Amino acid sequence: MPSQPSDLAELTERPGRGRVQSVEVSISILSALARGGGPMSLKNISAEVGMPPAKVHRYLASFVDTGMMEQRRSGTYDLGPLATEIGVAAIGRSDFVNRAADRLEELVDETGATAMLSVWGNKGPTVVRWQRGPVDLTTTLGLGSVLPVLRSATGRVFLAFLPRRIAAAFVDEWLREPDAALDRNDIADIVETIRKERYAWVDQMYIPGLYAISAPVLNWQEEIEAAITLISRDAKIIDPQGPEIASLKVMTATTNTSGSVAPTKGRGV
Amino acid sequence: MPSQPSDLAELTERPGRGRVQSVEVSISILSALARGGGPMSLKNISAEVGMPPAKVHRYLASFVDTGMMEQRRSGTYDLGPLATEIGVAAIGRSDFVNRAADRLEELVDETGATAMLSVWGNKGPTVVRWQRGPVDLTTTLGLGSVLPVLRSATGRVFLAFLPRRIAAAFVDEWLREPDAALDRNDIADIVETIRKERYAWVDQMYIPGLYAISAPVLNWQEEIEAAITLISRDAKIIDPQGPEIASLKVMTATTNTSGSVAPTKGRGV
DNA sequence: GTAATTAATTACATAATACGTAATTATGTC
DNA sequence: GACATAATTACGTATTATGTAATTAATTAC
Repeated sequence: MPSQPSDLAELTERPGRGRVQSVEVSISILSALARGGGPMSLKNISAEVGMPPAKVHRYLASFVDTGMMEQRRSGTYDLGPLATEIGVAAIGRSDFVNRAADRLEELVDETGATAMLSVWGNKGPTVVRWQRGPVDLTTTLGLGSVLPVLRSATGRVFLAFLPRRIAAAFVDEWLREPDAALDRNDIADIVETIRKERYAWVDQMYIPGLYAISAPVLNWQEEIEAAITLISRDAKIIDPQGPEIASLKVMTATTNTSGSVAPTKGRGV
Repeated sequence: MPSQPSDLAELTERPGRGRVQSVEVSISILSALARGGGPMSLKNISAEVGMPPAKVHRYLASFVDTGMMEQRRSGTYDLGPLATEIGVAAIGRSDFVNRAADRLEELVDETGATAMLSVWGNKGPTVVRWQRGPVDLTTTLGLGSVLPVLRSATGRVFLAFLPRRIAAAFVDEWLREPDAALDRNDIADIVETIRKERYAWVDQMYIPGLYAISAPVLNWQEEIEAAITLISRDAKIIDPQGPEIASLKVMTATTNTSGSVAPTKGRGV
């Protein structure tokens, strides 16, 4: 196999120790076919990946055996049923909203407040799940509602944890309003506090008579994925020492979804 | 490598000539992870496929390098972004999905509702196509969402038309929940009605404020291949006499499947 | 805190397998 | 029916995947 140099010195240093070369080869072939956008001939694929047809053929034959690819009557190759199956599994797992939503019920049970889950839509924080508490809150809020970035607890959480570039645009817009109740320094303070405390609260600011606390669901890179918010008529939920804030923080901290990791040494990281 | 016997006679006869063994090994590992329904530990995977951990580890390391898998902080492995990419490509090439997807547009035009196409993944009905209607619904649903089996119209359609063995598992799980709103008889009634009427509907049950109707796409053997679902804020879509249900039923009844092609000898078949 | 246990990762020598080259077979064209 | 092109198979050699076992990291018990 003509590949890496074979000096004994370099042998131990060369990248890919403890790997399976054939896997990397096979994945590059598979990717080429996936990127191709349709059935491809052996010749095509082999040109695409820069490997001799005879080599590629052996891989393709194996892929066909496993169901990962299939061969058409014309002799061309395409992705097979197994690829679809794995794909469905993969996209199903990226659906963290469903997972987070399940936990909303627990929160409602624990606190008695109404809970909601929001993600960042293109107009701002958007409510995607709504879990009624025992005390009915008649509000105009509901699924699909877009919350204000500065005047709602949810919005402030996104403000604090979203990439600065995105957050800045909303702050600028706010500051342009004539009756802005906050200036740039106020906002910087608020953001800093939220980053430190890991939650935001709001006091009848957005909707009179309602109190809200909100905490971010962060991924392993400290990027915000969503926010979970508790709403109540009862001012006690904004008590920093209260059980509601504790429950909320525990929940969001344990709802992180993926958490992938770079190369490894030892177990995990 | 302890494997096939090495008699010269059998050597030419043994299966897998002209194949790449590592590919078949790697695919069985990948499949195990996909079937697993979530992140798995090395030990788990190795037990599942019946290979020593050290061997499996080398494959996993390669998969992680390629992006086909990722490793979490906990050290467990899961499907990665490349798996999603390839899977989405595969789904997009399925003739069946494409044919159905084309018709999704017609449905949206006819009814004004939002339409979606779901297939059965290993965790339940999984959304693979999403066709927005004129009225924008901001929901949590989207590509990859896994829908609840009992609380969504889509889920109920699968429940009614999936093989009993598979459906039963989901029903049992549901009944184990303490606050299950339905008992076994209710469910039996629902299933029977859906089988007879050939569609299911749901009334703000899964997502407050949203109404949904769903019908199965069956193949020639009366097995369910997919479900097409209409969603709207407007309650009129669940009217049994309404045009929406009629359109949906006509569409699913006329969306059929086809097949592919078997092993090869020589070029193509 | 430290020891004991379990899981993940790496090392190493050996034999099996993937490789390149080249022959062969199938398909399409005139 | 002959020619050209593409796909598939054959074969010997050297690389690489493998099993065994050591090592490192995390978890649990004490």
